[in-house]
Amino acid sequence: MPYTSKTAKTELHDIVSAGIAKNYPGSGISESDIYASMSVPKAEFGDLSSSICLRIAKVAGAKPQDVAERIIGDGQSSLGKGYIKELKNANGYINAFFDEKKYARDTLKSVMELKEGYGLSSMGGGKRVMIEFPSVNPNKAWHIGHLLNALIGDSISNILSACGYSVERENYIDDLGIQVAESLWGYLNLGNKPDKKFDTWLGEQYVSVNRMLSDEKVKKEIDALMKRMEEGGNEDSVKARELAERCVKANIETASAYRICHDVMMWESDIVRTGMLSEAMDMAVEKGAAARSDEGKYAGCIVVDLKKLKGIAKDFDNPNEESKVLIRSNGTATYVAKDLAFHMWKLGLLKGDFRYSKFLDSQYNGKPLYTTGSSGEDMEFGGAEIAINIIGSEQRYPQLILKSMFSLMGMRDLAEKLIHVAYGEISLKGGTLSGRSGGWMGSDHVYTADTLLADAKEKVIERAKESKKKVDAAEVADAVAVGAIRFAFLKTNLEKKIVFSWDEALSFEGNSGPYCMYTYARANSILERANVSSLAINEINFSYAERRYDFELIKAMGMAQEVVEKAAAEHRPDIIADYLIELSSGFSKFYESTKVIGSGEPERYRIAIVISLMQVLGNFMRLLGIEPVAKM
RNA sequence: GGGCAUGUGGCGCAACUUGGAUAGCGCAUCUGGCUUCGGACCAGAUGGUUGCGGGUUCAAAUCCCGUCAUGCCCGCCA
Repeated sequence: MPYTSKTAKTELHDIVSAGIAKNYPGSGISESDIYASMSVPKAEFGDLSSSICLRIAKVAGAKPQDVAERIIGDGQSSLGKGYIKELKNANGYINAFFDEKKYARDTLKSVMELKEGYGLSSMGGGKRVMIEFPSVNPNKAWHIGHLLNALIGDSISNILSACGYSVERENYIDDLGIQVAESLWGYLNLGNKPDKKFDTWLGEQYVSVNRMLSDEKVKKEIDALMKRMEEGGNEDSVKARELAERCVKANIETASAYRICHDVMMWESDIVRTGMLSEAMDMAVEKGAAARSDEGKYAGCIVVDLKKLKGIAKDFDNPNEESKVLIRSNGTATYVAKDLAFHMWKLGLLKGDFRYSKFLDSQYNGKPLYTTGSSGEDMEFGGAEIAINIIGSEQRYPQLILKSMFSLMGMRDLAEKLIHVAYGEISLKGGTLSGRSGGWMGSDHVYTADTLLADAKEKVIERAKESKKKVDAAEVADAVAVGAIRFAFLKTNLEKKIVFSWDEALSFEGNSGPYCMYTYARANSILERANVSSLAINEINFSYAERRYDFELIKAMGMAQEVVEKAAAEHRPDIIADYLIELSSGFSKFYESTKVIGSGEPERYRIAIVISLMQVLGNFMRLLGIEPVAKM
């Protein structure tokens, strides 16, 4: 991993920079060039390295070795003040070696003092971020694709919070969609009674109805239902909302089981009621981003002229269509229009007269969950500086249009603040997860988030029987199962499409959640045996720091802030997952090679490492929603 | 037709944004390690023309051009 402590980087930068200024003025090397040249090499090469001399050699017409020699020579006087105690020239690379005792002391001190705050960053500066996920149609149980979305959103929320952003987690509930209309029709006409978890049952009704859509009469009835739902204020619209709310309640049970939290749910039916849509359309027309079409194919519609988007993205260079419809000729709004209005509200352009009330008093994170509704109080949601949407990459084009609309309205700055975090959709081996076909209900297995968790728990309990320590399997099954699944879903780059494998998601070995949790539990055992839970810094003799596994582990702990900042900047939970493995495997090596209890004089120093490791590992596990347990 | 993404040992992935030392990790396979802080572990071995072809560079998995394969998107659906 190319991370290390920031102060050490600054230190090396200053030395190198001074050396260049003195010996190679005019070489055109900038500050960022120097930082970019740094990397963390293999341990044998040192703790931090710069390849900048290879570049300077070129412009200066000198040998890299000679360049490095001069810079290192001049740098000697700066050594010993900070972390860097020695510089070595290796074929033109400048390799810095830290004073391991000083570095160990500062890092462990920092961890033990800051505790839960260790690794946090203030880069967000309190900026308000509204992040939307998973926005599942409220008529079915979450399948593993929805779960993936929600886990990404929840984890990115945690990461952004850890970086000083003020995060608002929002779930959009499309209770006016065709899917709810179909489920409602089934509920009213099929005569089945709920006999299982409500969302699961409702999803089954939906699939049944879908198979009946070839019947024109059914289709007509559903269309009529949908229209009444949108109009509101009638028996069907009330029924639809009731149904959707029951489903959402069941969905939230799933979310809670996975420790996924939200701050607020925005219902489409409430959005429609606020009159935001017409306000948004008026603004779009006024700002010249959309216009009423009087003739031709789109007569009577409000459309966006796609030609105007030329240059904003390659997608628009040769568009298939000339226009994108916002308002249909019959006066109804398309998805893009609704989305535009909603995002204008998110970014503070529209007033949006929402009423909020509590849906849940307390979630896993201790905070309440609010919902919009016809009654309730005024609250300060929305008006965010940054709006992030967790949406599958198949929706890239509509998301791009949405973003581009802000540019068209002359608000390029807002366009920049609308971020689509795209992820590759998950698929099953030889199968689809398509909602319409009910693909999540495979013939041999039901691929819902609920069944996955149930299977995982079973496996954990089975595995816990073999555990060397006596553990109450039922007690930890929950945490370990969630940890296994969350890690498996979050460990890879979002862009990669995942072909879901049950076995892999439930993997307990190697690069897995349980491996991290196991590491934590082992560390905890040492403290229990030593009967220590905290140490005062002045009780620790850091002269026992060695250049071995102890120092490698301490260096890993020192990376924390850089890691979380990168994960936040790039919206990538997988960076945290990688880091957890780095910490865990670092500790395992230390653990196998180094005796802690009964090691005599170094014991307290080593215990300090164990305490710190647990702290850092725990802090970062929680970013991914993995709860460390003392025993497993 | 156009756009976007992906392609790295048998399998799953990392490193690519910011070019830099021997391409890193896990699974699988083979060898070794529990009377000693938890074997959900550790140590070691086998396995790679980084899809292919050009180019730029002292240096390319990384940048540029071309090409192939796979997936997704391009509606008065949501």
